[in-house]
Amino acid sequence: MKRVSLDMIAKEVNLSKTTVSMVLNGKGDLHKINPDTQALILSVAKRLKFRPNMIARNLSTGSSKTLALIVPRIIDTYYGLIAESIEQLSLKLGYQVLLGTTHEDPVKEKELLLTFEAQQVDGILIASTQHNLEDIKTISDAGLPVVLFDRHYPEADLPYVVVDNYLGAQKLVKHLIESGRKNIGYVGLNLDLTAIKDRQRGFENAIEGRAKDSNNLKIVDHQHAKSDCRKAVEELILNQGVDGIVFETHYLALYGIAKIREMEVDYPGAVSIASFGDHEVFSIFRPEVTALVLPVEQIAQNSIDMLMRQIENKPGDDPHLNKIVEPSMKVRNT
Amino acid sequence: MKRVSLDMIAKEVNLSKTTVSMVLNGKGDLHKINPDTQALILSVAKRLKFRPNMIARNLSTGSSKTLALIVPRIIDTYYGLIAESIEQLSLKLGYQVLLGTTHEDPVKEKELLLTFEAQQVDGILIASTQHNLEDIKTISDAGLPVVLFDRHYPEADLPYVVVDNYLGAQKLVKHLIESGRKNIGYVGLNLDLTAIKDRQRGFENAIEGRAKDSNNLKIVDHQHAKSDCRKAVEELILNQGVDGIVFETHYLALYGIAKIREMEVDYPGAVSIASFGDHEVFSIFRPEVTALVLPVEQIAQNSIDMLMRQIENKPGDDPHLNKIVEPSMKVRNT
DNA sequence: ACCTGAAACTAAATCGGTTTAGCAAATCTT
DNA sequence: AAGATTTGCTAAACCGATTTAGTTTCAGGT
Repeated sequence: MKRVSLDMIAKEVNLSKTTVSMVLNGKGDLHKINPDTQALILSVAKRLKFRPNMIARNLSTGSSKTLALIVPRIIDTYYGLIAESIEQLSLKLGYQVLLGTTHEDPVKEKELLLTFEAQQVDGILIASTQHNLEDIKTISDAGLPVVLFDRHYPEADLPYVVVDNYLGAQKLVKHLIESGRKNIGYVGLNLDLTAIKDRQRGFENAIEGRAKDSNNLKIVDHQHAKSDCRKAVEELILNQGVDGIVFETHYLALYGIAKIREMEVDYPGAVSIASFGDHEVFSIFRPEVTALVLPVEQIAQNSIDMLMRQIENKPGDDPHLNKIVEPSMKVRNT
Repeated sequence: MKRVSLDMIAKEVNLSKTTVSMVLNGKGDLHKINPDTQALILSVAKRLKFRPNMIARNLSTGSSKTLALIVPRIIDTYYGLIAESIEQLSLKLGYQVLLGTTHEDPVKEKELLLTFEAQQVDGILIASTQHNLEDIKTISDAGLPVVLFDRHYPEADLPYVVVDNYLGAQKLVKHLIESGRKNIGYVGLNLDLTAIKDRQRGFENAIEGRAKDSNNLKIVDHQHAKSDCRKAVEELILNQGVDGIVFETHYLALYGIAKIREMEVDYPGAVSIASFGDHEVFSIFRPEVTALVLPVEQIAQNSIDMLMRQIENKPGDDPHLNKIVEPSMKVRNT
């Protein structure tokens, strides 16, 4: 029942555990261990099914070969997709992934950060609530590599990978305008995030008179997103008389579409929509939903790259290689 | 830049690290450490922002306070939901969660198992590909707690939490029959999983003549689920003339619905459907999709409970507390 | 004055690896 | 044949905690 340790192998072959350790780490030749000895150790290790105790190795090397991934929620397919990409990429690089979800709660996020730090992760990838700059700064300053993705702290000097949300909003509005819409509405969230603010700014800036008035921009409470979004859609259509709506996230679009259908307005004839972020069902819905595709693979890849660069190259190394990825329109029928 | 260790605190207060360790672990009173001394240590620890090195602690205690969660894929909302539940529950119990996704690849699964074992996780929760009994058995026999969830190895003596899929299939068929369907089809996957087999058996057993012939049961390749599912639906409707279809998973239902709509048959009038597993959009689609709800919270809770019982009570302790949870119908409009 | 026992604390072993510094024997120089 | 290298290997420190088995000091009992 007891695990096989280096010592046991050493005893078995009558050599020191130093030798065994070196050989099993592939440094046998480097340390000029006799090939025969190496073969012997290797075979015994295999026979005894030796698996190094990573905890011990980690303590000794100071590296845990583990990354922490912190996201708002994992059932959000956007973060789910990023999580899956990151997990795959990490594994290829020999790193495990510890998962944490915040549900937009800064307190939970802080706890996660502290736990992961204590857990000696080698790096942290975080889509932050943007309410924990202090702690993230402290952790980063202490030398633990951090990469912010999807959401960043613009005022801080921390590496990040984000989407160009301002541009994204413009693309969405442009699409609706080009398809002939004259009075465009917007449903967004009351989250205090740069990404969100950028989307709203982008919308306001691109709208160029194609909105009745400022009431065309509806901000709903993220805690009651579903019911509030439905209300917002109703108001936009009934009171504001919009003929097009931009939804700030895929799930707002989902809620909105449900409401629009119930209202039995001519959709997408009288009211056309476009969503920030794609969703697997957007091409299954009839009509298919037009969306702005956020490049999840790119985000994952860039984040991992950025983190690895920090991990492998502790000293400064120009941390200002921030990445702003560009989203692209997937025009469908709405 | 250097982390604060027990030794540093010990030096600071001129005491041994034994004392410091005891106090910081709340065992000060137990070991009769002077209250004043305790207060002093606590305050210094706080001042220096001491965070114990978990790796060192883990090596010493032999426990990593980490659980491994292995699922086929995390973007599948079913597993996503379970993952989120498990993460929340674990955190409350003081455990971190290491995530691994297999994509139904037994080789990847085996790698994950070995890595997690080496990583000294305290327990493993796995929705297995059901092609790694050997390795899972070995790990479990070595004393590492394992709980199989969603998918189990019926022939093996390993604790599991699964859904009653046989019953589920019956409920789905019963619903369609009761709503007047006379010729019911089925679209399933070619996965060699008990859960899948049970669903198919359940369907065949409940159908009681309400199927034209055995061609009403279509099995599609899980690698090309989307295109094959569309073909299957087409055949069921055109060749078999079905008036009802049971889909073996929520995503098959999604693909199927898309195809049905394109075919412009009277839906759900002429062809009614029901899906194994719910999906957030099923209540957004018009018509709303009838589904069999799999109790994810229950699965998560039971799995964690079962794992904790093993972790806390190493000796035998009746491992035969397997749990089979019951799914429930969510009847909507299809 | 001597013994007992509790109070308050500590030295050292331990977990299982990695790594540095160095030793003994064999081989090569010249 | 003496000295210099190389080959092949090992002892012991180290990572930072936990934990066992004591030790010292002092008060109380007789």
